[in-house]
Amino acid sequence: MSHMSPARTSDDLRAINRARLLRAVHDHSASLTRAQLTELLEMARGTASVLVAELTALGLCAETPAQQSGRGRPSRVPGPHPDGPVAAAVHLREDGWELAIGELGGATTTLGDFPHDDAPGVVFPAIGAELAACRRRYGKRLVGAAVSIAGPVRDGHLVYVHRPSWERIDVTPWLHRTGLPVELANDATMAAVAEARRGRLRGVDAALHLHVDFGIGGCLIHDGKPLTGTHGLAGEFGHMRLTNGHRPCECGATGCWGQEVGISALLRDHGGSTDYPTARDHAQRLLDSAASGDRKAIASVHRNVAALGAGIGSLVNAYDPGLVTISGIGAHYLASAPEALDRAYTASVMRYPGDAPPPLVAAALGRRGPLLGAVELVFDAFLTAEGVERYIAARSPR
Amino acid sequence: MSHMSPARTSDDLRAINRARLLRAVHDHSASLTRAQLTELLEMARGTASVLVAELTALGLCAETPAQQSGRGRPSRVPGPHPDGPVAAAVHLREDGWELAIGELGGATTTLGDFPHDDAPGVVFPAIGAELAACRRRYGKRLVGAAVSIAGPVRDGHLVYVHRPSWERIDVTPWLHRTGLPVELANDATMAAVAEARRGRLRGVDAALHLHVDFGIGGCLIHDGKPLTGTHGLAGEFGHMRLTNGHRPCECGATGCWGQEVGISALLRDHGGSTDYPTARDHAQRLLDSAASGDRKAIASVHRNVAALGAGIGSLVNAYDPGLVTISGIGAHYLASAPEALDRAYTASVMRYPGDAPPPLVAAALGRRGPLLGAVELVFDAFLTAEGVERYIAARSPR
DNA sequence: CCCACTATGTTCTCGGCGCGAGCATAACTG
DNA sequence: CAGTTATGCTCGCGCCGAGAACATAGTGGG
Repeated sequence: MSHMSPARTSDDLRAINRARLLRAVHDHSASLTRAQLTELLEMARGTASVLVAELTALGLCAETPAQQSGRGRPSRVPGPHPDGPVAAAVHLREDGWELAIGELGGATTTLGDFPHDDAPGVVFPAIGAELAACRRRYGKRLVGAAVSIAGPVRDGHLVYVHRPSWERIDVTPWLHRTGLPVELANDATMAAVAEARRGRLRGVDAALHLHVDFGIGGCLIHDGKPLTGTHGLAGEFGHMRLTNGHRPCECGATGCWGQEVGISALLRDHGGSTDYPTARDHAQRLLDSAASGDRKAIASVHRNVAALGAGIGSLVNAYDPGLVTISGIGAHYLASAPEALDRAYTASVMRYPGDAPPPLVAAALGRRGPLLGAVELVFDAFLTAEGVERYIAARSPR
Repeated sequence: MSHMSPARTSDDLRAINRARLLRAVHDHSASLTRAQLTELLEMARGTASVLVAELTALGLCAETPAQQSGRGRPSRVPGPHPDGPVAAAVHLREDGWELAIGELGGATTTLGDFPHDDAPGVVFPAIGAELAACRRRYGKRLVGAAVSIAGPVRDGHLVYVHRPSWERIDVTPWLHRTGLPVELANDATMAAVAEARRGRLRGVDAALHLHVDFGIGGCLIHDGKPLTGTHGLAGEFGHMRLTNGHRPCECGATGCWGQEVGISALLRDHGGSTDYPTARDHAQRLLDSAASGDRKAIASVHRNVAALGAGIGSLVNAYDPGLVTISGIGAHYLASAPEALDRAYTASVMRYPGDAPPPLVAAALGRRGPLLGAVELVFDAFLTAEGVERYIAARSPR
């Protein structure tokens, strides 16, 4: 069903090539010279010349001299314009939320880090207010905003909160007043996007990213884009029954993988307190104990690692990813117990004759992933023929 | 990473619109009038006029009078040209293989149904020879071929055969001589594609198709296209550990879902023979017994159904599909034991407040799916700007 | 120190494309 | 049978990218 192919008229051609150029600048972190871009995009030099001149005049990009040049006329590097388009990104964590601004090429600047108390009725209005302030500060330069949230988000605006009890909250009223398109998405999804664009999953056509924290979330990447499902709820791998578990889960099912892997499972297994605010510290101490040889801690960690590896094997069978990245406490396991993880993984993955299963590696961006992915999500919507056209139309007085 | 966007030069524009037009004709089963196509593709009437005239002259499509017309000048319906492009499709089943020819719009004609004895060294040369005959018969009209196989296929040409023992066979030598691009893929993947284009999954942006036969295979559909993974091995949902199984599987892992669901599991549970050639008949008798009230048969079927439903719940949590289609014996379960299936399904799917899980429905195309999907796969490669250009270039003497 | 070399940027002409207005056409309608 | 209506066809127009010719700015060998 691809009759909605991007090009139709000769006008569209210009819009498409504008967007292609900006997209290439962004994807290569504003490091390519104009000559390299011309070759990459298979354009005539004249076309690139006109396009860059136009985009510069419109304030969408700016050229700076290339650092090093060889023989020949020195080329220049198109990059972000000082008054060019920017994206607002928020990462809502359990203890606070960070607001940052990203520009063309992916450079981000943190504008603030605000603590919060867990109440959605307070947090989301605060985020909305801060985004509105951004909007006033940056004006039409601000092309959109995205918020990374540790939890399921439906259709980009309905947040499921399970504390104190499961509830679905529509955040539109608080965020719509910003006058901006604000997209909400799961933090694991965002982290996967960041990893696909600027991390270890770059250039991998089919990949799996897993984030292990209190439970497990993740995202499938296909051609650099996240698979979000019909409502953006995809990636709840922690709510699959992958490891013969029998424990009831707060989602209503039993035996969920997330009950066997992650910080909550680790603390429960070890017998420590799983109280929310301090659980992460307890887990860290447990990991430290294991590192210094505590038998009981080691056993708990290994059970967690085994459940992680076994589940990944099933997921690999289902998706055939070229690479699997892991973040959160899972990245720690990858460093501290690689053999145990690999043993459980290879035992549960299909053994095709003559093939090795895809490697498991630590995510490159770690804690920054959800924020950087949010920036990418905003730019994804902007760096299209329509998005760039709209930006130009909104800024030119007629 | 979308700098490889389809449109670059004004020449490309014509190629793209040609492909868009043919794609629309194909996707709507050659039922739209030229006026409807013009509106659908948002073209100027003049543009459509020129394009259709050109494509007709080149032998890519032919117009026939519309059956019914209202007021106004009667429009005509562009459809397959009597000497237009065709696709060869093969469905390799356990007892035989079918060869068919598909034309623009999706109409297929069976050319032959050949029995075979399970030996890859005999079957694939025979398929290759028959495809070569097709090539001679249709000449350059034949734009490609695809073969649906009940089993994993790596990179479109390596077939995994697990009888008598696991082995990887490269079929390229047998199929390359046809002088055609021949794509091999898993039958469940092909069936999912057919379902997405001409069945129940049409227009569903994220969907899951499951085929329950001896075991379980399936495919995720995203925007009408199958998710094949890095090597085309995705969809082996039957080799996930989804239902707390402990049985060793021939894949090397234990507890695979496919050991609990499907014909093999059903017969094993009931105590009947699972011998290969006659197992399907045994299963059918077992289902008949259950339908006529046999307690023991009913119990076996219900255990199978429960394992099916439970696994689907996990998969739905992971992908957030808008709809799930089921074929094979699973479609039978859907008709004969809908409550049991739904009970197991809803017990294992995440219960989000206020949302209903996606419906489970029987696939529309049934046994024809793998063949029709193969036709679609060939046309997918053909109905692009490049594919159509290549076809035109190959047929025009200069 | 200078000038040939080289890679890149700029300019301009040319062929091609889709748009859209105006006209032609072929049914239906009363 | 003439008015109505939806569609097909023709052609001039504006715009786009290709590509050639020319301009330019550093490099590096002599």
